[in-house]
Amino acid sequence: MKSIPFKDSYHHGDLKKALRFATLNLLQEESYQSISLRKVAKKAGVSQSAPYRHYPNLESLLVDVAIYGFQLLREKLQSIQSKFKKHPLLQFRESGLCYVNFALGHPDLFQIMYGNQISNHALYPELTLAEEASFSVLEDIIRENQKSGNLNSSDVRKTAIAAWTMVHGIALLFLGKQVVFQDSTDRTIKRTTKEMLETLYIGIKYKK
Amino acid sequence: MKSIPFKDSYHHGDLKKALRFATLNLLQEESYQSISLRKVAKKAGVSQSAPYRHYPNLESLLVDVAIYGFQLLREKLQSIQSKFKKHPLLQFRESGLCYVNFALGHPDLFQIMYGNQISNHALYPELTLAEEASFSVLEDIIRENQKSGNLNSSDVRKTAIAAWTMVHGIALLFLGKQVVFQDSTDRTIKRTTKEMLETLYIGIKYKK
DNA sequence: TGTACATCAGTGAACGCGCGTTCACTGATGTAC
DNA sequence: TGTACATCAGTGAACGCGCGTTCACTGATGTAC
Repeated sequence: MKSIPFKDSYHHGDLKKALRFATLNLLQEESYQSISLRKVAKKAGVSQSAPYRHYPNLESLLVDVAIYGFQLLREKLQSIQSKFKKHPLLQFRESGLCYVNFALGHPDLFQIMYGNQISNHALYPELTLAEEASFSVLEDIIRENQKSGNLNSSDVRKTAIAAWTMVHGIALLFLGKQVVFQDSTDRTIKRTTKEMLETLYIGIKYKK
Repeated sequence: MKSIPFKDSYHHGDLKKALRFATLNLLQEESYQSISLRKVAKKAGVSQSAPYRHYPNLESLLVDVAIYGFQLLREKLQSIQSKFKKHPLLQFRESGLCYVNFALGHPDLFQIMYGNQISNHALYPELTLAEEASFSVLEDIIRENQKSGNLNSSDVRKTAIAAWTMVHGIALLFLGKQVVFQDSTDRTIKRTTKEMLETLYIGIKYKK
C-alpha cells in the first residue's frame, strides 16, 4: 500500500515534487532574488533541514525549477506550432508572442531560467537539454517556413537565434521596466512585439 | 587651501567619488550579485560606516554607479556617431556593435544598469535621464539614416527601440551563456551581431 | 597671527537578521523471518 | 499474521557567516574673534 503523497503524517510522500511547486508558488509571490531554501521549506510545510534529503543545495533546486520552466515553455510553443500547422507564417509570429507572454506571465520563473541565479548552466546536462528542447521548437518552425517557401534563408539555426534574441530582448527590457518601455502596457507590448517580428521577418525574407 | 583628495589622513577629501570607483573596480573582480556596502567601503580603505555620510543605502550607491555606466555608454555611442558622420548606415551598424561590446567589456556594470539590483528605476530621475540620454543617441542615428534616405520608416522611436532590443537581447543571451550562444567566442558574437543588425536593417527598409 | 570652538567626515563596536548547512535525534515504513 | 529490526525521511537546535544599519565617539578642518 503506497502512502498518499501528502503532509498529513511524519513522512511526506513526495517532498521533492512538493518543494519544486512550493518554489514555483513563492516565485509568484516574491522576487526571484529573495528565494531561499528556508522559505521554500516553510512554504512546503516542512522543517528547514528537510530539503537536504532531496537537494544538496539551493542551486540544484533552482535547476529543477528552471527545467520545469523550460518544459512548460516548450509545451506552450508546441501547442502554438500545432495550432497553426497550416500557416507557418502565423506559427512564426505567434510563437514569438507566446515567448513574450510566457515571460510576462511568469517573470520571476523566467529570471530563474535565464538569469544568473544558476551560476553555470553547462554544469547541468538536464538543464541544457531542456533549454535546447524548447529552442528546437523554434528551429522547427523556421524550417517549416522555409519548406513552404515563406523564408528562403538557408541557415535555420542563425535565423532561429535572431528571432529568439529579438523576443528575449523585448521580454527583458519590458520586465526590467527600462526607460524605452516605461509606460508600456501588456497590450502595447504585444503590438510592439508583433511589429518587431514582422520587421525581422521581412528582413530575413529579403536578405541577400 | 584645499586638501588633496586622498586617504592619507583622517579625512578623505572626496570619498563619494572614491566609493563610486571602488564599486566599479569591485565589479571587475566579482559578481554584481555579491556587491555589498561593506566590501565597497573596504575597497575604498575606509570603515564600513563611512559610506553612510554620502549614501543613505546601498541602492543609492548602485544608482550612482549605473548613472556613470549610462554616461560611459553614451560617450561611446557618441564617438561612433561622430566617427562615421558621413555614413549613417555605418553609424547604425557600428553603434549596435558598440552596445554589444560595452556589455561584453563590462558585464557586471551592465547588469547593474539593466538588472534588478535597483528595484525601481523610476524612483531616480537622474538615472532615468541618463538612460534616456544614451538611448537618444541611437534615435539621432536613426533620424540621420532617414534624412540621408537609407531608411524610410516614419517612426524614429519605434525603429530605435527595435534596434536597441535586438542588441540588448544579444548581449544578455551571450552574457548568460545561454545554450544558443554557449560556444560563441567574442569574435563570432560580433559577426553574429553584424548579421542580425543587417537583417533588421533590411526589414526596416522594406517594411510596408 | 593665534586661540576657541563649531562643524562634520570617518571610526569601530555593537545590534539583530536571515541565511546555508550540520548533526544527533525520532518516528514511520517496509521487510525478513 | 505477528514481531524484530533495518532503513531512511523529516526534526529542531545549533553553528558561523556576512550583511545593513545605528550610535556615541574622535580627530581634522575651517572660521569667528
